[in-house]
Amino acid sequence: MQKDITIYDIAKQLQLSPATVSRALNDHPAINHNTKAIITSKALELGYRSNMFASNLRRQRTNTIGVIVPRLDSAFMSTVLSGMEKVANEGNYNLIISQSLESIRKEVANAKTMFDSRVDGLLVSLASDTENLDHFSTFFKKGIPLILFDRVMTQNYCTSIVIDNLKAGYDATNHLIEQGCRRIMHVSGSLKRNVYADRLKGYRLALLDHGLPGGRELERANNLTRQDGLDIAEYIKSMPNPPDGLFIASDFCAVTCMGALKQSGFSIPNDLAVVGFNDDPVSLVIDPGLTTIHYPGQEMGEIAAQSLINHLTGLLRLSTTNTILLNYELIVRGSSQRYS
Amino acid sequence: MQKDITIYDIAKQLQLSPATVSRALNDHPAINHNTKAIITSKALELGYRSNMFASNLRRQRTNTIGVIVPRLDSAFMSTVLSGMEKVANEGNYNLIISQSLESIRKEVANAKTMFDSRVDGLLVSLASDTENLDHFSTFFKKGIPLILFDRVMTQNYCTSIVIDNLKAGYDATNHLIEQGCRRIMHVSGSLKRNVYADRLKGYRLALLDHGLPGGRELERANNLTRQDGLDIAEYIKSMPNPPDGLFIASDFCAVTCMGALKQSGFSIPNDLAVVGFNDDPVSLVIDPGLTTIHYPGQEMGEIAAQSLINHLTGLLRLSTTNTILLNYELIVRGSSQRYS
DNA sequence: TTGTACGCGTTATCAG
DNA sequence: CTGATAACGCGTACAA
Repeated sequence: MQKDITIYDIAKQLQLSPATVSRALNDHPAINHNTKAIITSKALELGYRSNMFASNLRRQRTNTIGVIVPRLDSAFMSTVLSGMEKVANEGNYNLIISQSLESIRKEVANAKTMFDSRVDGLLVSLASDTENLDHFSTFFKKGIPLILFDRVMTQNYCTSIVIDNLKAGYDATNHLIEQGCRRIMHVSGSLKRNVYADRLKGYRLALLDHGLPGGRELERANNLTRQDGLDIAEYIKSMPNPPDGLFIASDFCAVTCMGALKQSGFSIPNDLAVVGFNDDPVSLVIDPGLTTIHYPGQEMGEIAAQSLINHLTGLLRLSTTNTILLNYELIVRGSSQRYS
Repeated sequence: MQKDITIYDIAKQLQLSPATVSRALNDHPAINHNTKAIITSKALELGYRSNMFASNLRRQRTNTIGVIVPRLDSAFMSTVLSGMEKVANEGNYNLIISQSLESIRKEVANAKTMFDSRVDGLLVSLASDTENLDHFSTFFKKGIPLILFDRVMTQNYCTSIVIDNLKAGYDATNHLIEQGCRRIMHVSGSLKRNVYADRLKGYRLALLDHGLPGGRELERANNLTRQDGLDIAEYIKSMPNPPDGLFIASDFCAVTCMGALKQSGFSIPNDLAVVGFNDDPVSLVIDPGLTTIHYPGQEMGEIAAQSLINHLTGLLRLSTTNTILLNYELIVRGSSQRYS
């Protein structure tokens, strides 16, 4: 546990001033090439590493980005995080990651921690019961940029990165209609969240456009867990007039529901055509493969992080009302393909 | 973008010295209850937040834990991280997370970043091609604790948290034998990693104990990806004398392999009984359900983080040669159950 | 129980 | 191009 090397040590050994050393190490233009070379080599020799705290304290910024996600243990989120980590790492930023566990209470606490950690910026995907962005007001006040991704809130303070969930919901439903479905059910999650609310809207709109029946009997909202998938299967089996199309806002839930229905003798896609959402790896595991909406988690993470970094470095000053819309793609697989 | 409140501001307003304020805020015993109350309430009123950098700079520690994992986008890893985040958060530590993407090169870079970020401790699961721990020697030298989890390396410098992969591999194989399999194939990952090498050893041992045939034809090592699962299915179909039992060291790979074999007319478990590893959610999606080894990711993360924190706070000084062994569980599902 | 004064390692300013 | 010096905000030895 020996002492750290500082710029003073280097300065002393080289008979230079600490200031010069500091500048050289930061590649300051106004430093002689020679001395710069001498200093960097000496630094290497002594195993010098810059003290981020001193530097942060002095510069009043941290090169750290805070991330708050609903859950870490989700296939989609982990691809998003993977993308963020990649970009952050390349941009010489650290990531502080925390999860709200779908609870506003924890989200508030996380926000506070992030604030106290003095992150340079924040990337957030909202918990399912978050109603407003008040807990981020401290950030807004201090001009710390906040970018929302995936589960966003249409508000005028911050940039959002999303897909067009309404259109995607429409497309998913429309696809079922094209496959001949006439009675289509939709299962969504917390309607406080844009992702689910919009998909539902898209679903309704598609039905409307084609003069198909909808209504409460055909709409369910739950937490999209495994158990919810099983429950939906039970519900469908109990319906006097069961649907011939099913659009579930999450693959994992869709897949378990499908499994249960298959076991009960439903033929998929003939009795019931199914479409999920997310292109979770499981959609390829089930037989037949699950038709789904693919949207690029990795890319969403990369773009979110990159936008934030660009903003921080002043490369690209995002208007605070900006929304970045990513493309999605309907991936048709066996669970919905009646005519090939 | 107004200026931050410091202890000086509080001190001035209260006609006290900054030292007293600092002590009060840190709950120092030698401070009058009254003044303490006055100070904390004033701090709250002014919206004071401690400056971690100044504090870290002063105290020479960061309350930050570094985590390096092979991949963020893995079901298992994300449960582990979830556990770590929970404990770290409760213990007032921040997590800096990065991924090696299974590459030693990136792992080395990550280690350096962590070192420069002056993390108080490190939690690491090794990349698939890591050969030694030399890139962590800087940590050892400075006495910064390093805990390895899941993919560990038996070395005398640091604590490891694992399950008994050999025994688990043995149990998995033994289960297949009990179900009447006589020709059992095993698919593993990088044999540089304990997790795969040990499972393979367990497999071999079980065969040996029961006088069953093994050998190169029945052992495959790959990256356990989706594609690898499909390849294995092809391989099995091409075998003149195909196996009647299959033990794959990762669920996701097992599940895709199973799917492909089913499509080719294999009856599971009758023609071929299958066992996976990890209890990934997908193991419940496939039909029949995949028999697997469950091991507690969340718990592993919690224990890793807690051990590190205990060590840091001096609550529990782990011997550096310690190994913590977690329990695992064989979960029997339809993919291997021939007799019920 | 409280105050004084210094140093943690950098970087920015100003001067040369 | 380089040097001296003053912060950044906090914690703590020492003094009172």
